[in-house]
Amino acid sequence: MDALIEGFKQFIKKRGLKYTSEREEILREILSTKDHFDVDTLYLQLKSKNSKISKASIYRTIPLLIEGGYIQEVYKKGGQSYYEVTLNKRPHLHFICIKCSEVKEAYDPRLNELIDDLERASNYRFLTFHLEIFGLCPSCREGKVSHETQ
Amino acid sequence: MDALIEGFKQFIKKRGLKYTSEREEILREILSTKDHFDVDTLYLQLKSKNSKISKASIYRTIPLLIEGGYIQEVYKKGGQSYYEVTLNKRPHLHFICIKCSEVKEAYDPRLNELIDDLERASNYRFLTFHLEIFGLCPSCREGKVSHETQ
DNA sequence: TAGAAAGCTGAAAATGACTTGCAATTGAGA
DNA sequence: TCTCAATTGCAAGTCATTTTCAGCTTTCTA
Repeated sequence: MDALIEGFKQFIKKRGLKYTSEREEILREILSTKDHFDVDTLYLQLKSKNSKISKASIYRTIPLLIEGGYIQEVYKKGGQSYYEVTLNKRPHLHFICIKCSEVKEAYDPRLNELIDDLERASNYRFLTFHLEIFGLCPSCREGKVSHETQ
Repeated sequence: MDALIEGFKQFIKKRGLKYTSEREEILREILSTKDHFDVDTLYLQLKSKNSKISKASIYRTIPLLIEGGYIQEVYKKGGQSYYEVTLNKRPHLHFICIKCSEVKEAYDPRLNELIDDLERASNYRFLTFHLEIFGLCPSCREGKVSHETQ
């Protein structure tokens, strides 16, 4: 993990930015988080460790971490963004129930292949992606009608 | 298109809701829109046609149109949702440049196959999905470094 | 290694998309 | 036509995120 932190330091410096304790602290906290996180949760986590870091700083650091490839936004729920650490794995897809808001993750290797192919075939640099599927979960799906005409 | 409107009317009635001129007007305006749209644009479009429809009504109608399968949210940019008409085609993917905010569409049949497979293999009812890829477009990609350690 | 310039930070105010409360209006069944 | 619940527009409210700003670090230079 320290190599990662060191890499982040280099990344920050290369961009002509200052390497501050806040930025490092935020990254460390994120790296210690196993699951998805949102800004609020991260803020409270830091606060509970007596950190004085403000939400503003978290909001300001997140784009850097994304551009550096350390984290990715994985989905949005209720107008709020959720992130996770980018490890070796490519991110997965998220199913979100529009009724009960349940979020369920899934992996499918074909998605990763597809994304990789698309990147290779393009002149773009892919940093992160999300596949969000909205619909009704098994327990919410009854009583639904669609608009099949005729 | 009238069959669609008629279908929408049935859809609304089946749900015990009232079929109002506002709801129809909103759907008609959306159907006449070729491209992606957001609430603000739609509102201004309606306004320019001397419609008195408020933004609140648009915001209240959109979830209905989504549940009915008439439109889908296709991506978010700058905290704003963008929608488009659901025709026969399954939606495509969107590439969004994190620097210049350019949005580019792409189609890949493999994505549709994948989504269809996932739906068949699950107990979920898929209503809409988005695949958003964030990164750097060709003209913005220079000067970038990643954090490959060693 | 002091001093300064440029970046950062926290706190608070601002923003902006979206939602909600409310009084007036309208659709739809009786 | 009557009646009542659903709907509408407007204005006020929410809430995540962004910005402002004054004070504080980091880093560069002499």
